[in-house]
Amino acid sequence: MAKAAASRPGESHTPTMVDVALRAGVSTMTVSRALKEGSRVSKATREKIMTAVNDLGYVLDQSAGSLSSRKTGFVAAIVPSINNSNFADTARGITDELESTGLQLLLGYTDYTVEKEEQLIEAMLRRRPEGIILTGGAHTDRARRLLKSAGIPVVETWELPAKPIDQVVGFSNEEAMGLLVKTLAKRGYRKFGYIGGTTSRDTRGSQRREGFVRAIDELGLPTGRLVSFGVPPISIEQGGQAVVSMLERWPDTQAVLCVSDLSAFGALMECKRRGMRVPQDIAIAGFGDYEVAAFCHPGITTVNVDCYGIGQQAARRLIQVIRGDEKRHGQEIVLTGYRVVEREST
Amino acid sequence: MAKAAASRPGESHTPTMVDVALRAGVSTMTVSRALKEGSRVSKATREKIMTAVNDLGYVLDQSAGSLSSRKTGFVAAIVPSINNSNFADTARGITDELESTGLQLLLGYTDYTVEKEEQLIEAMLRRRPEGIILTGGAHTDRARRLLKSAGIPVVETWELPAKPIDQVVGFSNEEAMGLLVKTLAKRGYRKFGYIGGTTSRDTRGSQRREGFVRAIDELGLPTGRLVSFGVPPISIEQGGQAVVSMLERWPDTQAVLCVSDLSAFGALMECKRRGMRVPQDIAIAGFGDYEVAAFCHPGITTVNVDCYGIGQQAARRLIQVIRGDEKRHGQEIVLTGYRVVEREST
DNA sequence: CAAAGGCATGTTATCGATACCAAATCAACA
DNA sequence: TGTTGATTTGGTATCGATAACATGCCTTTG
Repeated sequence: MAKAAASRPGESHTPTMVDVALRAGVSTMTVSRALKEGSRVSKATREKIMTAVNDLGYVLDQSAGSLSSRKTGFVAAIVPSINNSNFADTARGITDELESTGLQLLLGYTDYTVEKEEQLIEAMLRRRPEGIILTGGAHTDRARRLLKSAGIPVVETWELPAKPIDQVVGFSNEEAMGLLVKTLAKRGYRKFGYIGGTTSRDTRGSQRREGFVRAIDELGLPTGRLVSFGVPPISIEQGGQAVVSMLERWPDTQAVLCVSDLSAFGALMECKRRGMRVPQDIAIAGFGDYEVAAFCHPGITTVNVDCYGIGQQAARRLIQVIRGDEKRHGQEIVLTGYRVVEREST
Repeated sequence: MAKAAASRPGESHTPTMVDVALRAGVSTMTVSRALKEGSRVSKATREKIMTAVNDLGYVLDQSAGSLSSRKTGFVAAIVPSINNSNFADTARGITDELESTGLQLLLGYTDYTVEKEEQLIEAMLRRRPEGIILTGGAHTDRARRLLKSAGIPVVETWELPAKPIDQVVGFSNEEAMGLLVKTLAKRGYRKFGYIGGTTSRDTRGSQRREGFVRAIDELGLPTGRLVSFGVPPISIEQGGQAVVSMLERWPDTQAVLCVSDLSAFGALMECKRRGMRVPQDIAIAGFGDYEVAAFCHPGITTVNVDCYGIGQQAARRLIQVIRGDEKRHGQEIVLTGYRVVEREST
């Protein structure tokens, strides 16, 4: 039977598949098939349908489609911040990897709090994503429960959680920072300082600090030079303020390691502003290998992390699990690489 | 009648509203009301329902809900790149503004091409967003047609399109760059050079260049010092290479204006690397007021744009139009401010 | 030439929620 | 105590598409 909408051609409304079907003289099922690639529809019919689609300006309604096919075509990803270029790179890696699959990304950011993460997870699960990518391994209990009962693959990234939920794509922030310390110690530096944020909101930041402390301990170097400044993620400006505070308390510090390149850059610029020579008077290193670290003068020694690759691999892993639906793959931990990049600042 | 799913309690499946209704001993309609704030359900009933919801770990299925309510709760936003901190700020402005309304953001990026924009627009329209925010005023014809027939409010941002589709929240890139030229000219600079990308993909970049050329003309200053380097958006590194090329061709250039702060930063660092004094030997200015411009040494003179505010206001405008559904507001153009920020690099 | 099989297309029954209207319950008051 | 009006709850149809199955046509082959 003709739908009311179709029988009132004068009325302007968003066309549905029924309108297309009527116009092309076929059934909605045939239209549905014609619009989904990989299904067999005769060339002539397909052309008729495409003409109708163009004439009407019809656009498929995926909300309706996913209700009956039980596949939404969504993948959710939650990052601490999209203003941080590291996570923006990860988001881009995810999107690029998803592009060819027809999956669409639902992106949200937590501002580094697990409470907001929980809210986001719930909001996104309402959209029935086919998989979800998280940053880090710290989540509220309720968030864990929601994820468990959602029955979809979960990938935690950017860390190696002690108690992973499902899949993991990341690296040890502790070890990475430790490697940086050791690399610089080998170069002769002995009095190391560390600059980071004030709270543990940023779990990756905390892990880096732990890695720093542990490495210093292991090497038997002077300990205790830790400056906490600002709520994570700390900014360029706060990096500058922190290094001032560091030099006031421990004027003989030889090398300052920062939780991120942004704070390292701030520290570097502040030192230059004060007429200090870097690295002769003080060496500075960061973490993350932001573009700015490579091209500022002097270039900043840092730890390069494959941000884009983390996103790519997380998405890839997710797709594998989604595709291989039945024989649900077991948990897997993908280690992504990191490497110390030595530049002129040390 | 009891659904099959509900009658097989042993089977693990994602619970639906029917499951909740059965467990709470009410109808699905009442469950639906209890989960939607602002509807009247007695306290006792609501508690029973909430208990059932928690016991089952039920999460509302919004795809199903939006099909019947004809409201998806989505807003789409398309930006050139999420790795660019200016657009990331805009995205954050949008998200923050949407948060209290319960609308969710569908974010996509075009990599600065209208073709990818067209694809994205179509992909997003399939999700039936209630409104859409675009960057710039350059779109393919098909994209314009799709947007028109979608019948949803559209906000174009970051520019003042000659032929707006609907709403606009932006500023004149041409005028903004012109203001920068005039400000520096007043300070005595006369030989200006301009650094930008090679193609017109980045329409805002093109407009800035035009603004530069026009201002130079109007002031009767030496013209022609234009260096195009790299595919937009040009990077820090390319800014450095471009300034080298500029100085080779026009060694007496006094002030170099760059399409963005990133290229300006690259130019600045390259000059310092070559032992030039900034601004004594050469002045450098950028556009966008990125964080790096404020805190590098010397600080970079630039044009501050209210990126976050653009996002906020675009979202706000969209919400107004969506809310005031019937009496569809007319087209409106919201001008966002910009201002020249003078720092030590000029 | 009839049977078998492949391909194109149609029919019907959902997917999970909400809109709309009807019914039931409750409180208040004459 | 019966009536009125407000509030809470339920029944049913429907949103727009697709899965699953059914049908019909055409080609192939013994």
